[in-house]
Amino acid sequence: MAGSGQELKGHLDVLLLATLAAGPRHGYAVKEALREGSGGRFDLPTGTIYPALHRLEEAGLIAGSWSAVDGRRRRTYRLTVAGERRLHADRGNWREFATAVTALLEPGPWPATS
Amino acid sequence: MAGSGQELKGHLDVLLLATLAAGPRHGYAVKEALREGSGGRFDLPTGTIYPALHRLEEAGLIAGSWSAVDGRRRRTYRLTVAGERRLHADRGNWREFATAVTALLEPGPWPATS
DNA sequence: CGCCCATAGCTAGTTTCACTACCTATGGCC
DNA sequence: GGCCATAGGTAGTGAAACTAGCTATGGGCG
Repeated sequence: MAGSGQELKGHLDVLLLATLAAGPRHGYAVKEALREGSGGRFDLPTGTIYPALHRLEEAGLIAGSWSAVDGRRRRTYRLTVAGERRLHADRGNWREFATAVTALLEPGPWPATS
Repeated sequence: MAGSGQELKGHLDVLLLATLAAGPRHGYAVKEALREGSGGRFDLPTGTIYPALHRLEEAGLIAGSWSAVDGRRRRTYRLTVAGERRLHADRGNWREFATAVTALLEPGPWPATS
């Protein structure tokens, strides 16, 4: 569902980095991996994927290089060392975040109402 | 830590609704409940909390009413029926989302690299 | 008394970021 | 030729959380 909407906000970068952790991919392959790996839940438009990859590249977390396959230009990205560090940190951060939100969503843990 | 940053993006509303599920609270109490309930992880500025509550009220998910305590004006919010429905739906959605992200972050699940 | 802090509410303006909606191009299929 | 899948891209929009301020009360402290 395209409705995956903006809930990804702030968490897209980790997912992209994680996609590349298994080995270099070109942008379109990243998009497909994300879609298949999530059972169709994260079927993001290219207008989301490409700008995000550009951001990550500019931040030095991934590195892209052009290649040509059958007259098709491809930009293949790989994780940099900084990207690996970031991925590691972000994984931990996600676990903390998810644990906190999940705990808060369970009915009852709130301090007294008044 | 203020570093809770923008990772909340898109998930703040559920947390606010969940805070009110335990009973009516005024805005500042919501902020405090969120902070304490998360072990300090979600210590959000009032400039985040109040506009969010206004949004939720405008959306009909919560209802606010003024009262005065010791010359202090307080706006107390409670969940509406629509708000309860939304909270229920959003809880399910969060679980799905969190499961998907967590699965993707584990090394290995990706389809073949090439 | 003057000052700051905690409580309680609010707003204006900025920034970030995913989105919609487009565009270019190749190769295969009908 | 027309269309789809693959592969890359940009411009502009909009939502939402942020920064940085504001008003106000009451209590504690020097």
